[in-house]
Amino acid sequence: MQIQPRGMHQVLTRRWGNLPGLSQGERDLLSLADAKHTVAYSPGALLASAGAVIRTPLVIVSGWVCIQRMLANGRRQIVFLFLPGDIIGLDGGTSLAPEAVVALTPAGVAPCPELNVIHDRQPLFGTLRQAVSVAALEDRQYLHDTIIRLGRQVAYERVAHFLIELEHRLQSRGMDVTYGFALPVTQEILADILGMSVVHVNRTFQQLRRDGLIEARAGRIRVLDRTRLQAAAEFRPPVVATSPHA
Amino acid sequence: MQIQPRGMHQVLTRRWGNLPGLSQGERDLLSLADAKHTVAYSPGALLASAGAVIRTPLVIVSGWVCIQRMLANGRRQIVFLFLPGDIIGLDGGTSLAPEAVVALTPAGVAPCPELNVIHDRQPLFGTLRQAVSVAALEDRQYLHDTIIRLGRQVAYERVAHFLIELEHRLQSRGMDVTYGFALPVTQEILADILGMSVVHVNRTFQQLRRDGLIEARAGRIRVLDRTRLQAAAEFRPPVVATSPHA
DNA sequence: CGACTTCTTGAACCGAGTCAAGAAGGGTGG
DNA sequence: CCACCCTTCTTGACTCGGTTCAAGAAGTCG
Repeated sequence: MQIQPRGMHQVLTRRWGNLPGLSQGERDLLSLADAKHTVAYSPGALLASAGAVIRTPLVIVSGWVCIQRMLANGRRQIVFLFLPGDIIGLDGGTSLAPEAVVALTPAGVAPCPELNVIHDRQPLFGTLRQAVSVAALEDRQYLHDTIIRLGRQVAYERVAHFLIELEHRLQSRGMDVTYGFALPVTQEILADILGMSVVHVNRTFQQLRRDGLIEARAGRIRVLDRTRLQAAAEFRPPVVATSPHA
Repeated sequence: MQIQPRGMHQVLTRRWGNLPGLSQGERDLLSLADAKHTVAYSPGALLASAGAVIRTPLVIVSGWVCIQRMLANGRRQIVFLFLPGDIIGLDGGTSLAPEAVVALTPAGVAPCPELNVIHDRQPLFGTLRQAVSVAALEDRQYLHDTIIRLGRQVAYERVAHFLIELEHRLQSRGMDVTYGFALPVTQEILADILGMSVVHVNRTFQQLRRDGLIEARAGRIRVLDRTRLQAAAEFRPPVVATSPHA
């Protein structure tokens, strides 16, 4: 773990900088958070061990981070995936029970106490607070999607669903995905996300490739036939309607 | 749907009435909420359709209610289960995207605007507010547990895990489970909770019975060998450590 | 250029799904 | 109170999606 004194990532500004109705103070807060020092983790590094409490929201600046749980026999399930621009511990003071937060790739993470919504004397309000609440709801929606995937979809649908969701999430963080996007993890990690064996992940990806739905090589994915991929996935992007009084 | 003018359920008082540090005002609020009129739903009834927004928290007074999602081919996955004493829409103004809220058994539900935590001018504070936040975190923890179950556990473990979790949840709502507890749903519903086929749910329950882990008859479950059941389940009760500044 | 990790492929196996049909409940009306 | 119907449960036989095991190929890094 090593601290890097740079503030060039801009993930929060890229995510929320263009929100309509953002005040100057809120814009400043985003810049402030984006300028925070970043802690670097290497793949496999523990950001928070099982049972730890996350008191300060952590902004993912780069890389993939996850919440994972180990079972007997060395089985592992990745419960939630954090991508650059995502925030760990939005709900403030969350205990993680038996789950650990682990870096899946080299990752940069910036602690941002300012983003704590549940905090008693709340520094967040207005448009930005609403955005953070929506982000938390979206995250919960992705948990639901994961349950659908694991509970009622077969391997082919599962992978399709995951890829579509991934593309959607990256895009909503301001990333250009028209020429594909990076999939910077091993098939073993994908297996632990998708609840399948490594071998079958491999075979399913090949099937999707042979069917002409995607192009996959060198850690990158490109969607070739979005219509059919979306049909196989039955993916519906999370629609978070905001409460009128929020 | 029919409104019943009775306030004898006391689910909230039973759940939180004994919280240490509860003020008289908070105790009054609980009684007030418990005295609310209850809306009765029959099995299969829709409490909120897919895409609807839940603006007012709904307290489950009796029966089982769930968040479910339908897929093509008539497949269904139950994403979350609400038991008596649980509250729907704690996060305030949640859109449900493609999921619907449905009654699984005859159910009584009471709308309680007072319990809205995220609401802008917050009526909730202090001990009770903290309790509601913890409840929301616990609910999220159950989502995580569901992901573990569906992603990395085989049928036998899945059923064991579900039963232990259920017993734990009922107990934490002040229900006496020493002589077993009710399982008021069909095996088809269990299948949609557990992500398996009806036939296999049936066979797995029988296996658990033959192994002497549980006793199951007439819609009731009794845990006979908690040690072995817990071992099979790898269940760990949600430990929600509260943030010190909350 | 090794040495290690990751990917790929084949073959055998098995957990769980599907299909089908009969048994057991549970409610309703005669 | 019984007969009937419909839902739910149970069981057997077959099928299949996915895992496991194993070994070779392709990357990747020092």
